[in-house]
Parts: sequence; C-alpha cells; structure tokens
Amino acid sequence: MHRYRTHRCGELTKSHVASTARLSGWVHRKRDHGQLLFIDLRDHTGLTQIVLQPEQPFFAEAEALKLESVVTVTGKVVARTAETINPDLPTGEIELVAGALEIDSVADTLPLQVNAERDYPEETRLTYRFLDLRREKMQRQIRLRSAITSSIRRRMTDLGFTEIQTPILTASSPEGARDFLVPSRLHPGRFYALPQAPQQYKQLLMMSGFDRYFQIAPCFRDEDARADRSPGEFYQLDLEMAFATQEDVFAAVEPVMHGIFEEFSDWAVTPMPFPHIAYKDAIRRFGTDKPDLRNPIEMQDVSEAFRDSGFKIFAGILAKNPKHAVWAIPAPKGGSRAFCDRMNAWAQGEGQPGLGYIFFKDGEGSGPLAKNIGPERTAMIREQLGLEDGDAVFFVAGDPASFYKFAGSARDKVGHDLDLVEKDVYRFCWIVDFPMFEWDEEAKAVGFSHNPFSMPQGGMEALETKDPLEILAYQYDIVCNGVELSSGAIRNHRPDIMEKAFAIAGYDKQILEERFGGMWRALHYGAPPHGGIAPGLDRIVMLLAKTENLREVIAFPMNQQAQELLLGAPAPVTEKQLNELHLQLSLTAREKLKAEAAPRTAEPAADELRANLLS
RNA sequence: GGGGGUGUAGCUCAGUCGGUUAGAGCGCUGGCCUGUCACGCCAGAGGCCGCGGGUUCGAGUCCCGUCACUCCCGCCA
Repeated sequence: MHRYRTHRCGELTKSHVASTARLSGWVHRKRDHGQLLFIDLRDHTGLTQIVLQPEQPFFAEAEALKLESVVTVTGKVVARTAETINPDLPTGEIELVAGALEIDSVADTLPLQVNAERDYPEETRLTYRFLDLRREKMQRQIRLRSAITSSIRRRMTDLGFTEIQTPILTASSPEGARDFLVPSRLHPGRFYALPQAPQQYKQLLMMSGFDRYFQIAPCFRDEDARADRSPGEFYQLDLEMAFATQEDVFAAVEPVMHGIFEEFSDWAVTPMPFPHIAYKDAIRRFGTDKPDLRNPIEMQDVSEAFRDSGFKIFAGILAKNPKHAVWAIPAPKGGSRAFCDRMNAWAQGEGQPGLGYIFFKDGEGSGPLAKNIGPERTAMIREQLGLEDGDAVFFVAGDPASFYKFAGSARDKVGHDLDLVEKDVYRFCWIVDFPMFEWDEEAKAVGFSHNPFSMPQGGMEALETKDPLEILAYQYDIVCNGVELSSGAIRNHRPDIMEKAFAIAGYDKQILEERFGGMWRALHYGAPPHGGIAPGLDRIVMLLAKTENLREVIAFPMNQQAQELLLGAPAPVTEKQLNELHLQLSLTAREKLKAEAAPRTAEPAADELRANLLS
C-alpha cells in the first residue's frame, strides 16, 4: 500500500465499498459527538467523510486536531445507510471508517478560514496566500488559468506557430513605460532592463525565418497598479507572423480567442468575424477606444440642434471654435427628473460643470434645456436619436478631444444605472486604424501614439505628404466587454520608412542605430513583411473567471504598492551586494527609514531568516 | 505625486447625539453529546478601538497630523 494514499479524497464511491483505502489530506471540518467524531478530509479532488470511533487508540488525538492539519487515514470504505447519505457530496454515499491515523503536520490557529466562502481583506489573503489558495474558489481559478494556458498552447501549435523563449535580461528601450532595471556586475554603470514585451525579439525571429512565433511571455513594466493591471509583471500570449497582412493576423487570432471563450464559458460569444470599429468611430460613438459593446448606448453629434440656439452656453461654445461640438448620450427609459438630476449631480462630482439633459413625456421634451432651444430643435434631437416618451438624453459640449473620456464614462454610467447592459455574454470587437502619431502636450512635439515599429498606412508616401497627425497606422486592439485584451500591429520592415517615421517623432538616425541596433541591422539583410499581436493572458483569465480583479487569477500577486508579502519583496540588500554592483544608495532620511523597515511577511521569523541569509 | 473609502477581539463586522463595564458571528480553550455533514448544547479566554497630538468634566465616536490597506486619477509606445 502506498505510504500516503491509495485514492484521492474526491474519488471513493459505492463501487469501493468493503475495500481498504488510505487517504491523505487536510482536516477541512470536524464534527465531534463525544463518542463519535467525523472529519471531512480534503485534497485537490474533494472531500471524504472519515468516521472515528472512541475505541480507537488515536481517538483523543483526532479530537484535538486543529483544522487544516495534514493527516493520513487508513480504513475500510463503508456504505452509508439511506438516512445518512449526503446528496450534496460526490462521495456522499460512502465514508471511511478509520483504522489508523497518522498526523503528518499540525496547523496553528488559522488567520483566515479555508472552509468558508467569505471575503477577507486583500492584505490578509496575500500575507497568507498559501491558505487563501487552498480555498475552493482560488483552486478553481488557478486551475482555470492552467487549463486556458494549455488550450492556448495547443491551439497555437496546431496553427503552425513555434514556441520560442526570449531573454528576460535585455536592454532598456527609449519608448514606452518605465523599465525595471537590473544593475550589471561585470559592466559597471550599465544596466539590463526586464522586457516590457518581447517586441524586438519577436520581430527579429521573423527576420530569422521562423515564420510564425508565439510565447506565453512575461512582461515587466514599472507602472502603478489598477484592479485590472498588475504592478510590475503580467503575461501575454505574444505572437508574430511573417508575410502577413492585418487580415491574416485577425484570421489567425480570432478563432483562438473565440475558441478559448467558447471552451471555458457557457456565456454567448460574439460570432466570428468580430466587428471592426475604426479608432475615431469608437471615440465618437462610445467615448473610448475600448468600448463595452454590451452597453447598447451610442452617442451622436447633435451640434446642429444647438448652433445659434436659445441655449446660449452651448451656442457660445460652438461659435467659439469650429472643432467644438455637442454630443448626445441617449438614455432609453431614463426619462425621469430624478434620474436626470442624479446624473447631473454625478457629473459635478466628476469635476464637470454639470450635465445638460432633456427628457420626453406626453409627446414633448421637458427640462430647462428643452425650453431654451424650443420645440422644433427638441424634436430634431428626438428624431435623430430615435427617442420616445419615457426616454432621456444628456449633452456634453466643448472640444471632443478633451471631453470624450467624460462622455464615455457618462455612457457607462447611464448603461449601468438603467440596467441596459447585456448579461452573460462576451462582446468582442477589433479597434482598427489607430493614429500613427499624436501631439505630446508636455513635450510640445509630435510623438508616436502607440508602437513606434508600426507600419504607417500609405507607407513612405503618407509620411512625406500628409500631416503626421492625420496618418493612420496598421495598428489594432482586440476588446472584450470594455477590457482591452491586446494590441498589435503590422510592423514597419523598411529601414527607409522607419528612419522617416522616427524623424517625425523627433529621433534621428543615430538614435535608431544606437537604441535599436540589432533590429536596425536586421532590417538591412532581408526582412519579411510581418505583424502580430499580444493578448493579455491575465485579463483573458479574469474575464473567463468572471472576476473584477487580476489578483484573483494570479497565484502570488503583488499588492497595490508592488510588494510581494510572502517573501517580502522588494527587500533591502547588503552593502556587499551593492558594492559588487557598483551601486551607492542616495536616500533622504525619510526614505532611509522606510527602506530599513522590513516589509511585513507572514512569519516574523522569516524576516530574521532573510537577514541571516543575506549577511 | 493627487483624490475617495476603510482601519474596533485571531478573522468578518456592529457600535445611536460624545456619556457607566466596547458587542455579535466564526475561530480558539474547557465541559457535555454515537449519525453529523455550516452538527448541537453549556461555560470561558481573548481589545494600545492603526499610531501621535488636540478639543472636552468625559473621545472608539469630534478636530489636526501620520501610517497601512484598497479603489480611482496621473502613468500604462
């Protein structure tokens, strides 16, 4: 008989009755009747009820067992009587009558309960992550992540993609987010950077003739956290294809995404092909480049209804600048003064002057705004938006470039508050035709708006003849339920076009050679046209697990302050380590205090242990 | 860097208008219980009310500061 187990805790059924079995696992719950003790024994497969009788020599020891202790039980599998069958448990028709009990490991009093589905503060959960992970929900979510990852690998391999690892210690790149830097011991004063994405390497692989590459790639960016953005590190399904057009990339990725979402959820998924929405249309219709298409509301430009109207504020705004506009956010079934006033109060809380509105009842428009512009213009708006009695409409005026974000969040709020958002469905779309360049207000100059290696639409001719801010790129995002899952592009494989594009963004050829040396060289020795994309794995799993927080689908996440509470990262290092790396710290008194205060870990002893290991 | 929320027993939370000895559930300790499965019953221990200062006869409660966690803004080619 195996030292620890002949079966798993979720395995025994009526067919095993009368056989001898050995189970190992955690004490999930105890029910002590004095002269009879039940223990629910748990492992990754489920629960089995163990029955312990008082004549057994280990009975007292078993009674004293703390929850979450680890034990090995050997005994006879017995059928339960009809009255004692537990229909809620897969193993509920049998129980194991203990003949021997071995205590493998005892547990202290628990800081969080494993056997209860209740919420604990993040800090407690992360400090005791090993306990948190034992809970059923976390087991389910981490296993879901594993299954999704396997499925992605299989699908990509079936499509002829080759999985290739790329370096973790690489070079800092001048564009993008803040880098994590790793000081070099052998090269004083020089630093490696952790990759923000394997962008250049995957393009080099295309130039190396691998045709189709993919990787479940770790990416590192030193940004502040959000609920849907881990601090520091995350994973992407990174892929790249040679001799591919934008449509080829869509045709490869769409079935993978669609297939994954069909495989791991019973919610409806947007049928293929996913709709394509141009960036500027997404902004105009939804106020964001990552629209939640479950929300049916679409905004419209209603400037003409307000131009030279009796509503002097909007008329004035429109007269001031030809770029200015008035956008309407329809609110079906939102036609009550209470709702409109609530929206107005919300807008003021968002730092807006307010939110103009009209609501429709008894065949006409109500509210101060309708009075100001008169019945004809009110009817025009109603006509354009197809509104009926009982509906409302909100207005935002000014320069769309500055108000579209607010308009987008107003659309979100109307959709949610009026319960218009579709349920139990994944709504996908592609956002295409991103601008190649954008105006950097801080630098007062033109810069790359997304990926500097994207191919401008129209190629060299566009760069030479068009206003840079008008040029579009072969740059695209895939969006699901308002979550940006990935962005990608057809790359610029022509050194002459790249030189010109970088010149427009203010980088001269020398920078290109210095900072992108490897790729710049490779482009001169036969580079295939290529492109790719990189869907974020954490966000895919988060959507499929139906949670709102990335930390729910990461085994050992950092907290919002980018600290890992189990091992205590980031941690101070010794003088010796600093010296080897040719580093000196330059900290203010206040920063020194903070640096010396060791991060909290689960066991105070861990801090001591770490100090010993480091010295 | 900025704004919001939270901080009370091991854990989750309640705590009224500032007023006597700060409560509940789970967990923990002791006792009882041979069919429970969120077992039940009885008893008990456990509190720097995050920390510092202030107002007050009196502060968990009000004010100021500070720290921690969390959500958001900035940031995220």
